[in-house]
Amino acid sequence: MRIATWNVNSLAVRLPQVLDWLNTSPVDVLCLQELKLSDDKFPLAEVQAAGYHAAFFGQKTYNGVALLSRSPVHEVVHNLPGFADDQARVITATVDAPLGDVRVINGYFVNGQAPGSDKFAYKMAWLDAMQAHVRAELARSPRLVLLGDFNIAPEDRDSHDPEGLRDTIHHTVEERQHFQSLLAHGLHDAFRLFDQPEKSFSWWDYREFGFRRNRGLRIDHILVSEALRPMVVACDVDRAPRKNERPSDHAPVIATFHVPQ
DNA sequence: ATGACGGTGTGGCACCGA
Repeated sequence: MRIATWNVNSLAVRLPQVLDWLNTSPVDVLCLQELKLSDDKFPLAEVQAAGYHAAFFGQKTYNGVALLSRSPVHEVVHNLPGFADDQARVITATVDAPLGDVRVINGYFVNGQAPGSDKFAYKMAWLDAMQAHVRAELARSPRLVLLGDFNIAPEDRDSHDPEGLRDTIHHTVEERQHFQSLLAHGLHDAFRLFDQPEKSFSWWDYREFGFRRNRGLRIDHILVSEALRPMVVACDVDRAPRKNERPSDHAPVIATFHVPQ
């Protein structure tokens, strides 16, 4: 079984690439971020024709998340309970996975712009609410995956320039402490369960040939709960879609689970 | 260097992302 996350930076623009990718990489669950479209514009017919169920939570222009699944999706929750937010950033749902029900939290974490800004304060408050959400979900659903665009580079090795970018957005101590707090709930960074090449990233700046020069960040993550950890057999970034004409600035990240007999 | 690049909106550019 495979679960993937991909920030598509406009599903209206990227839908053909998403459908192509699902053809060549038929994952069981695909979580999308930055749809940038309202729910009435969600391409449900195309997604269903590709063989997927879908839960989606969008808005015009910004944000928006969706969960595509080969098997039915239920118990869908929008955004973070108790945290009033006019931005569509989280969708939580249960999927009937081949290895049993799995609770999936798909998040488009706040960018935060710059430390000290209003947007950074919003990022911190949002992260507090996400911590509470994860705690509550984990208490009810031990088999849990938290994935998406975290907008946090957890460690220096997750940045192309950790010295030059020290204490800038994605690299601050506060953001990294939040990432560690998520791990402290008993979640594991699936990517780091395995040996990985140095300078492995999931996002590259559109400008200045960022991808060609591998000037990127690893900010898209798949965290798995303790109960699921023994089943994870691989986690990789698929850089191929970043080579498309008119690509998203993010590449998909895929976690592969072994289903016990 | 507040710029590059790319997406969106109702625009002739500004705002936002990361």
